[in-house]
Amino acid sequence: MSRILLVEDEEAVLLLNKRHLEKNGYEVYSATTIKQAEAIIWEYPPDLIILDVMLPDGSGLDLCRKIRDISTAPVLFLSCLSDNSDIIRGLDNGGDDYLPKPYSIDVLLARVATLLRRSKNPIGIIELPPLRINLSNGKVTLEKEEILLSQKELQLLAFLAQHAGCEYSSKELYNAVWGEDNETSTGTVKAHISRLRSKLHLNDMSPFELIFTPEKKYMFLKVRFSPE
Amino acid sequence: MSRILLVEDEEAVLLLNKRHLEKNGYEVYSATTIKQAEAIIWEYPPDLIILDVMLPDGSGLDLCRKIRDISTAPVLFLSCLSDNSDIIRGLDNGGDDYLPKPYSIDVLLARVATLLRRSKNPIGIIELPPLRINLSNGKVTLEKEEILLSQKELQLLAFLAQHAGCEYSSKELYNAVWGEDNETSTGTVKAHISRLRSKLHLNDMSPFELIFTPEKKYMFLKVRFSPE
DNA sequence: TTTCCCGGTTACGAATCTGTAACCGAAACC
DNA sequence: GGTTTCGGTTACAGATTCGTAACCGGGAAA
Repeated sequence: MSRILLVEDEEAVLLLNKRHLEKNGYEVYSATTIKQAEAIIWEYPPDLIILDVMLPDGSGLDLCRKIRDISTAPVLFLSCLSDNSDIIRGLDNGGDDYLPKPYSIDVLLARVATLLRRSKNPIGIIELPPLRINLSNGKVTLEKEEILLSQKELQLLAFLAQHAGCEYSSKELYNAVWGEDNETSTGTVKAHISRLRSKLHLNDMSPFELIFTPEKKYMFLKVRFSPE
Repeated sequence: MSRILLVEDEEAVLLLNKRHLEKNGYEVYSATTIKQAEAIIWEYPPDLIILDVMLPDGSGLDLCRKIRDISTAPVLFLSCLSDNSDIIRGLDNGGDDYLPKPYSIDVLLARVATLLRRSKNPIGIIELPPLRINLSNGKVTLEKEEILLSQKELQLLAFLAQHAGCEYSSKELYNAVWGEDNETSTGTVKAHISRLRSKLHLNDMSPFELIFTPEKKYMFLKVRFSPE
């Protein structure tokens, strides 16, 4: 269940939107001023914030910038201003979407769902089917088989998988994963690479490769069958 | 620098958009058919995909669903269809934004920047200022001090921080972090909780608390100064 | 007041992790 | 053809991790 904060000073619009959102299963909090909104954000951190641009005690743009300090929740602007410059200003101030009035309630619901789909996307999941890395609980599965990795192995794989298709030298990998320079680092990297390959069965019929290119760089990539 | 894939069959529109995007520093690849687009996605994984809804060899909606299997890059739809139902269909099929033609090139650029800002947002970062957890490299910092945590400690903290303000019994925590039931689990949990508190200096003047409530549940929360 | 319960802390040992170095073999170089 | 280089693999030992159990102490129950 997602928590949505509605900030809107027009009572009628507020109630209408609240009703529709609640009918779609969201938990809705509402505020009519910036002050109220801030209090609610502290008390009941929302997953999404719908913001009118013009509020009695200031601009929604200012509130949006403040929100960015304490929350990463997406912000959807509603506004009677539909000039291109207003839209751009809203997005540039940290907004994630901008819907000019009048808008269809169904479109609002669709855009809300889209923003939530993105941000709810469980934090720290790297999906490279059939490989799936869950950074939150450290679980890695390959084709439904759970792969037990150590901390360093997981970090190395996470980096490679996040940058699948990119090439890195031993030194670059060491820097990226260990976060420091070290002269004798190549031995460490190659040992870990070897362990990774082994645990991921990266030799036989695996859907992935972790190759060492002629340019002396490592690259993790998904094997593409039948390129044609 | 971000890589953008433009999929559009109208040559003139394609070139115009490509030029504007490149002028803004993006690396732009273009395709005029679904077939071409798929090849480019494999070869040069883009950070963002701009998709015309109508293409000569199929619907952009179909391509979008396919993209979701192999990429998490955000998709922005462009379309001459501006019916609400078309917008909703685009978003429901995995799109992240929908811009009906005719559109202002500046608005397109602003929406592109917004989508990239979100998706480039480093994966697996939990921010609870001044606590910051980077799940990708396992680094935890508190007020600029780096805290070295073991794998289990990190997973436990990640879970608690992601659900800050929520209460969990020992058993629930064990289930969430260890992922299994176990009768003798409470001892394990309390040892880890103790280690966490110690490493995070969670006793003195810390901005956080990891309390054990009268209802026999654990709760991690940010201490809020001067609620008024 | 005594007892019991339960979370917090600490210590310990088995298991695991991880950096290093030795060894191998293939490719490049001389 | 010999030598060098360098990644891949393996073994090893010191360091770390982590579940368990012992012990402590405060609050509830008797």
